[in-house]
Amino acid sequence: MDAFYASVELLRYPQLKGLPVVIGGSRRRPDDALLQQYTEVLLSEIPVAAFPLLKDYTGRGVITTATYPARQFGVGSAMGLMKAAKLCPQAILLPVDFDEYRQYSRRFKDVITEIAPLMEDRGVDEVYIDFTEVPGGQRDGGRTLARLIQKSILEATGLTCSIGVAPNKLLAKMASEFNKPKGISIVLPDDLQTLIWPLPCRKINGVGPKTDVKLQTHGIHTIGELAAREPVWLVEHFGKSYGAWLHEAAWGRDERPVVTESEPVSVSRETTFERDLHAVRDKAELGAVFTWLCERVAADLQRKGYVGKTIGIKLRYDDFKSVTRDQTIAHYTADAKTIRQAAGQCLKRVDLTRRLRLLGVRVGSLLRSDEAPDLIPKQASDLTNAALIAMDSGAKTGSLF
DNA sequence: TCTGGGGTCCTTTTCCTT
DNA sequence: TCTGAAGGAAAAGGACCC
Repeated sequence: MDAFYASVELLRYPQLKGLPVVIGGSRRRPDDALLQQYTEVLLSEIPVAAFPLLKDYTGRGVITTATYPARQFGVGSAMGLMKAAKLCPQAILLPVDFDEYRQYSRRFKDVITEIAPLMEDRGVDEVYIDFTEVPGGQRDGGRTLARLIQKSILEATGLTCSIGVAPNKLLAKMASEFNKPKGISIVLPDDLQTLIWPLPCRKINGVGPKTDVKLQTHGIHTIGELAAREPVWLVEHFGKSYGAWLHEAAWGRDERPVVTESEPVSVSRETTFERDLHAVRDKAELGAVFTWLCERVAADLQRKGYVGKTIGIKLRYDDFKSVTRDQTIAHYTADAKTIRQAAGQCLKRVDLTRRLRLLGVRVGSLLRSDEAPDLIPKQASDLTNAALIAMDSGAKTGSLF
C-alpha cells in the first residue's frame, strides 16, 4: 500500500503573514467577548494594531497553534499562554474558532475524496490517503498526484498543505514533516537509513514525551539507535505489545490500512474553570456547569445520532491530578437528565473536599440510536428531583454540589 | 503564572460470579 | 459454610494524538 499523509495549514487573516501569531486560550462559554469582537467584521479588514497581544492576556489556556515567526521565539503547541507571553510578549493572540476550522476541514477533505476516495480522517487538519488505486497515482513517485491535491485544496479553500508520500502510513506521516509548510516529501523504502534513522525517536507518531524520556535514559536518542536494539530488550522494558511495536516502527514497518469509516466510541465535554472552584463554597456555580456539560453531551449525542450507557465524570484537582468515575446504566440514553443523574452518582465517589480546576462529563459504550434495543422514555421529573436531593444530601467526603 | 478540549487505545485494578 | 482460584466485565488510569 502506498500512502499519503496530508496536513493543511490553517491561516486566515492575510494581514498577519510574517508576524508572530499565536492561536489559543481556553475556550470560554458562549459569551466570549474576544470572539464576539470578530464575528461581524471582514477578517482581512481588521488592522494589525487592533489585534490583542499575548502580553495583555490574563487567564488560563494553552497555545493551539503558532505561526512560524512565533515559533522562532520558542513558543509552540500546548505551551501555557502565560509562559509563552514571557518568551514572546509581542505575539498577536487569536481566539480559537473550532466551528470555522470544521467548515474548512470538511471542504478540504471533500476536495481530497473527489480525487482519491480512500481517505482516513485523522482530525481537523490531517488525513491519510491510500492512492494505490488512483489512476496516475504512481506517476513520478506520487509527486504528480500530490501536486494536484495541493493545487485543488488551494483553489477550493485558500489553504496550503504539506504532503508526505511513502509506502505506509507511519513513514508518510514522518515524511510530511520534512518539508513544511506546503511541501511534498517522498520517502522510499531505501531511504530508511539515510532519512529516518537520524531522526529523534520523538518523531515517530506514537512516541510521546514519556516514552522519549525513558528511551533517553537508556541512551536511545535516534530512531537508528532504537532500530539497533534487540526486540527482546525492547519487550522487556516497554511491554510485549508496545516494545514489539517500537521495533517495527524503527524499521519503518507498518501494515495498518487506511481506514475510511469509523464509529465514535465516546462523546464528552469538559471545561477548565477560570479559577479553581470548591464543591461547597462554589456549589451553585459548579452545579450549573455540571448541568450545562450534561446538556451539551446529550445534545452532541442527539445531533450525531448516538445513545450510550456508560456515563462518566472527570475531575482535575488544583494539583493537576485527574480522576475519573464511570457507571454503566441499564438502558441506552441520550437524555440530559438521565446523564446528569448517573453522572451525579459518579460524583459521590470522588473526593470533593479539594479544589477543582476541571470538570467533565462523558458517555461511552455508544450505539447508533436507530439500532438501540431498549431506549427508555425520558426520566420522570420526580426521579430527577430525587437524584438532585440525593446529591445535595452529601456523601462521605462532605457536601456535594 | 504553569499545564485546553476532544478523542482513541492499552494496561492495570477492581469487582462479580462460579 | 467458608475460602480461594479463575476468568470476565467493568472501572480507572495513563499515554498519546490533533
